[in-house]
Amino acid sequence: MTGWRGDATTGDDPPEPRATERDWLAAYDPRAFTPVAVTVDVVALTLRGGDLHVLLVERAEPPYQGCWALPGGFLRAGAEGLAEAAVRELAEETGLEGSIEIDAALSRIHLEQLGSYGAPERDPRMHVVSVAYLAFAPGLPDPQAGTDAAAAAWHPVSALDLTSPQTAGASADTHGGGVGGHPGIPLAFDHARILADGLDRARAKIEYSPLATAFLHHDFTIPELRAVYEAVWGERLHAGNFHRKVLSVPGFVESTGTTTERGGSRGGPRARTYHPGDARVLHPPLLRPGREEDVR
Amino acid sequence: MTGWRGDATTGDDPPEPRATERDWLAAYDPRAFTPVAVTVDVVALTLRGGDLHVLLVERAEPPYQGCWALPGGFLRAGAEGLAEAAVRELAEETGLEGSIEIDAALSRIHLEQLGSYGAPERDPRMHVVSVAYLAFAPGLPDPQAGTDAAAAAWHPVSALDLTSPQTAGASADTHGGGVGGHPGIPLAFDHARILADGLDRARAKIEYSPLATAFLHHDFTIPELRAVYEAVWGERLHAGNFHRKVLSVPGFVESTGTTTERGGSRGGPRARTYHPGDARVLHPPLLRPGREEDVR
DNA sequence: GCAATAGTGTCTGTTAGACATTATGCC
DNA sequence: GGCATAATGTCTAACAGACACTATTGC
Repeated sequence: MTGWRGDATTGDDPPEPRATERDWLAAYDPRAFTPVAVTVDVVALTLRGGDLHVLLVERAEPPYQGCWALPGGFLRAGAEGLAEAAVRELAEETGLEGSIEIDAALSRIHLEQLGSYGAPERDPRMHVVSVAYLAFAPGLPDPQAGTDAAAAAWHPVSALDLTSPQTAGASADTHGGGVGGHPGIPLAFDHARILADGLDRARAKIEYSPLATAFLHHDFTIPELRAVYEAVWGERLHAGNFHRKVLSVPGFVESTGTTTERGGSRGGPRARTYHPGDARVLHPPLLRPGREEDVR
Repeated sequence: MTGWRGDATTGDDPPEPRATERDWLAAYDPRAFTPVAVTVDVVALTLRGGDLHVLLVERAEPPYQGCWALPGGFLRAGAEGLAEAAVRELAEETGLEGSIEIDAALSRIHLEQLGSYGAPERDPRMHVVSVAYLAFAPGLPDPQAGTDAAAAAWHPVSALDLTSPQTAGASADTHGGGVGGHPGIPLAFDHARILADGLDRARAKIEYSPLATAFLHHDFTIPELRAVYEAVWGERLHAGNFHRKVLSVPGFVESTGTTTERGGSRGGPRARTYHPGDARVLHPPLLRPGREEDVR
């Protein structure tokens, strides 16, 4: 089972300069020398009931049978790019394709590349390089029964209790040993680390980009936007200062001129509605509070 | 030549749920179904004579014969991780391995993952997914003759005249068509975009991290550190304010208690020397000037 | 009415950046 | 001496965050 490990590349190197080695290798039939698989995994985050959730699928077969894992699958070689594969896997494994309003929700999804994970031993079957993507989605329903989603569900990230952000949040190029075994739900492969990296990215990203609006539907209120920040950052924010700060950032939100139909569930005036502006970055940014202690 | 394109994955899907498809596929011999190659390319940046340089190698064979390209090569399947491969390729293709002081310089190199590029048509030979790494290196000598470096050289990035940062600086998941054909030196494959992404990352990274010190040797002066920022950002900085700002960031630099042997080449007092502190992030950050115009 | 919330006003400590100043060393 | 530079000091406008306040709605 180890015979496939790098024989063609580590065996008999030609005496030519190595700068042309890749060309030399490329002249060969790809099947003969590159036993590496490429998968695409997605960290899909959404807000459900005020809490941050991540989409997981339960593995039905070994390895890691019975473990939950990030949705993903093999790249279709020659037929799709990385981002395409991520969108396809997300739609397939959520079972959230087809209906009109769900397509509308999917079309609002923000997708960005998170990083690649390629330690040789991260998959016991073979050397698998996984390209991870991070997705922000507005509130999506549960994966529908009868499709791939039979073994898929949204999980609140607070219940997952991942390894501490200090260690798990390291850059993607230093993923050595620890496959995540944490108290709550054990994740397959190194998906605990990928998820932790995704959460770190999300928490940092909404500081400098307007992507928090990707968690909301087209029209939203400032308190709803504040709820996104509070859910992602996991801490309460000052309502008044947040409101003024958001409106002071040019291009972050744009007023629709209308208000909500009703006030809050526990009273209060009706909030004005906004939709995302045309800013791609936030100037000035919305910085997380309580970070003045030096992170070393 | 197109027969390898995704036959096994797009052909006859079994009727089982797709959630187990990857397991089903994994039971096969990897060589039989995954004609995808994984390469690792490195955007290696260094400072030479006050200007930012990038390491490029000249391709001796098609495709893109005669073009310059980022150093890189195929991942040795089963034998190394992604970061390992990046270090190996960098050492091999620079020809900068062996000597004591060069090893010391290489050991100070900062390496981080930049992103992955996997459009099906980015390599005319086959579907190649490239994992790009970004490296910050202190001043390195020219690649030595007689090694792989015969066709390798440092190029000032100012002479490359890449496509505008607005378009090229988009996230790594939106690399559709344009392989970079720009006035100066044409780069192979989509390496112009990778390089542009790397430069954007570098310019943003030194705002919030102390990695600018990775361009310098162990002991450096504040004016030398300012020269790094000026070279990477491409604009002059106010010497006095920069000095005070750097010293006000806890853990950024640490005084050595000594000064340089001589003053500047054009006079002035001898500068105090510092070495990198233990901070991993800069609080507060050193923000680029002149960015208050909203970038949309 | 009561409580909770939306939205605005005010104040204060901190900071970024422009500018000035002094000391030092090369030519 | 002339000049460029290292390093520090001073001033001001802007900003973040704490706090207070009013208006509006659900119960």
